[in-house]
Amino acid sequence: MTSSTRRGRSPEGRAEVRRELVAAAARLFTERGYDDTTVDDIAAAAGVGRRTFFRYFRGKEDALSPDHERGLSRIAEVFADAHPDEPLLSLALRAAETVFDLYTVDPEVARQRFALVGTVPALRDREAASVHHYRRLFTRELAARLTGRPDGELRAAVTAAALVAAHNQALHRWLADGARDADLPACVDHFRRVAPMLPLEVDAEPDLAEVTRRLERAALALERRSGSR
Amino acid sequence: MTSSTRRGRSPEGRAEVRRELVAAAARLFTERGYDDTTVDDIAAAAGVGRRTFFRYFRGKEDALSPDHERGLSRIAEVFADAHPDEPLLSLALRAAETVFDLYTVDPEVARQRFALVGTVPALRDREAASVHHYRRLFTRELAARLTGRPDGELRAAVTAAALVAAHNQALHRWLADGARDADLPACVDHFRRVAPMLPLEVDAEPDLAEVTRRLERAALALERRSGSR
DNA sequence: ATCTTAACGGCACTCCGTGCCACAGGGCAA
DNA sequence: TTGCCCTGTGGCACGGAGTGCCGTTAAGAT
Repeated sequence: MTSSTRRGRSPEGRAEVRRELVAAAARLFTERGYDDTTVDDIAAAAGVGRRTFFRYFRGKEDALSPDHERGLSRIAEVFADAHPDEPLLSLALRAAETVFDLYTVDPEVARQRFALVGTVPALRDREAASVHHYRRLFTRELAARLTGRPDGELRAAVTAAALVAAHNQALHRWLADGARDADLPACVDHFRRVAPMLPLEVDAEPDLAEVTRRLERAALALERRSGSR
Repeated sequence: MTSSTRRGRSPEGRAEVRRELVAAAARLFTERGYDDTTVDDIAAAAGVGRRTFFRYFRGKEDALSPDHERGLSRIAEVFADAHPDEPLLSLALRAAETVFDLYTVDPEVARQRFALVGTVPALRDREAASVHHYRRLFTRELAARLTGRPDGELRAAVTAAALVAAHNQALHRWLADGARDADLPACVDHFRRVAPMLPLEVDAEPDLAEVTRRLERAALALERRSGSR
């Protein structure tokens, strides 16, 4: 069942090799640690040559979270397939929630990755770059739908950043709490609380500042009232 | 003026060596490209040994933006030195604006770095990680000041993300426009437009949703009024 | 059975980053 | 001055990442 069996590719042989590499990488990373695991180790554990590893992944880091590209595609699909009349807030929330699926299909793997990413600096930076790509995609899609609106680009950037931040906060909380399937609804609910904080529905031109000042005064009054009780 | 002059350190010799390394790195990166410049090249251009380079920088990437740590310290200072009664919105804006100083003290260097970061994937990822650190710091400081408030952590995360996003958007726009000193005030003004989008002053307990609905109604009314003119 | 195709393994190479060590040169004390 | 300590330095060697190249080998087509 080693290399000789697999020489030359079989129809689904590539997918199998890939899975074995991912599994070997995850196992070795958690057992020995990321830095103490070489690419040779991973390849050997998967029963392939070192050179082959680099035909499946761009580098050592990619073996841990190989679904990044697919995640970006999924989000792009959500935006592309959306009905043009769907409110932007609804669309944005839906798009962000699709990312949960990618992270929660296999809670055990998610926990493993979470622990690893939290420990190893190199993986932490990679995660940051990955999140950055998601944020960029959201920003682009939102900006395209806010062209011409007042502060369209700024609101797109802010909304995208807020969405991604809220998503990650909810996800990290869920992961740190044990990544139970039963807690997933609460996790998504927590994420949805970001909705009122998004500068999306406030589309009226006149001036945001005036409305905000009014809001501040109201808040101040409410605070005084609640503070005196 | 080469190595023999500098053997053994002089009082400000270390700072001088560091400057020479940074200058050499920036020059070579822009002339030959990042990937075609080796650490040996940089060290040789600065008149030091390869080994010495790694005593001044953690790696090749650090030679381009060596001020990251200092930037984090500056922001931490702003938060630490702030008057406890300063409104959170004011504090957050002040903290974010201090980052501008770091990027705008030398517009020419900033432009150079901007072009490089936009081109080279490795530097792009590094930049993302760097931004991530800023965002984390903001999140932590804001969360500490929002403990106990409704959705405190979430609002801290969202506000931090929004601030950083708005800052970067304004900065990138300024850089892409030519990084003129004269345009700096406009750049900061653009950034400040993020203020009304921050879920910061809505501190009253009752419920965010109710206030938001009110805000929406007000906005709608304003929109109707301005749309009919 | 033969040909074509494509994935594989191995080799060699460059470069990054680090541990180790010998050395140079300034400061200090006798 | 002489000898010693201390610190920054350069050179060397090593391990590991990632890449180009090429011979090999098995699967599928004819």
